[in-house]
Amino acid sequence: MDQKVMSGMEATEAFEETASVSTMLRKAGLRPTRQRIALAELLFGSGDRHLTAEELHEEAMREPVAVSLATIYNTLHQFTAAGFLREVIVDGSKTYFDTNTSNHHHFFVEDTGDIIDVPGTVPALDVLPIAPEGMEVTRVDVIVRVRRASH
Amino acid sequence: MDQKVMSGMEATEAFEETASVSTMLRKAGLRPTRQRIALAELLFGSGDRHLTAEELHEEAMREPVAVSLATIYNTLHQFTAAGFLREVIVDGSKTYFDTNTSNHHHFFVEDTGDIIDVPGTVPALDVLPIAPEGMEVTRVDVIVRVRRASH
DNA sequence: CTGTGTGCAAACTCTTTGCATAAGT
DNA sequence: ACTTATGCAAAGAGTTTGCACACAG
Repeated sequence: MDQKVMSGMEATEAFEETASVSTMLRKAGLRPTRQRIALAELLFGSGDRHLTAEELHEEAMREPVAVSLATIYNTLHQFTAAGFLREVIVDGSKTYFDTNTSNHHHFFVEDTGDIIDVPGTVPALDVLPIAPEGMEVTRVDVIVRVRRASH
Repeated sequence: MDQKVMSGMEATEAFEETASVSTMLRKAGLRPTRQRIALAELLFGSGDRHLTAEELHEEAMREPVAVSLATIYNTLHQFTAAGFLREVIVDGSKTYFDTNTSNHHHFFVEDTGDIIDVPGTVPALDVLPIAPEGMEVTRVDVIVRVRRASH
């Protein structure tokens, strides 16, 4: 986005996008600060995304409104608590955040570290065994690890 | 296990256990060192286990043959490469190793960090979608996150 | 103004690595 | 002897934290 004042249609669109993001943040009890608005636009501005904190940080640094890594982490966790994001654990080292919070599962490409949504709803959930006595299921994560076919 | 010399039946059992562990290690191309034998006995001496490096290290420190943390990590990875262990990723921070390498899935108790095997073979695998073009599935991990029932 | 949010740097956890010493065959 | 394994301490990656300053309402 341009740092200069925009005119006409563009300005209106940008205003409306920012306005809706602000509303979303307020509903979650989060002050719509410059940083949070910028991050929300990066995260939710285009389709489903799977990002690490570092990746989001790199994107944010290219924006007019720079955001520190500490704020990236704060924001990712606040957005997760607010239900805007879902944490995906596929790799022992880094944590991925998924902008698609609906019930779905993941391909994890081992060579590249990419995460891809498994399309459609997986019926596996219904088939799974009941939790141990006195326990309730909070979530089921299915990770399909894939690699480039060898032949 | 006692540090003193054992007699009769016990000594024979211990010898045989060590002997079979040594054989197992040799077959995997690993020299049966004191440390690897001690760790193998801790890991495989009693039923299915789910351990982190730290947990195994604590157990190993109580043994007559102490093992450094670096060796714990080396050994866990070598055992995994040899097919004696399977890595389980349920938590972003630490890595668990499972002595049950057969095709099964896991409950993860969020409150305590415990891992429990899901009994039986889960049919979810057959239902899962095909990998993206040019990709082949290496493994499917299913983690059923549970917590103490709230009511 | 008042309280929440942000940024920096330091701290922390888990894991890996380099290299000298020890142990297995 | 010859080679591989071990242990230590240092380094590394990712993430969290404490506190002064900045900003939103």
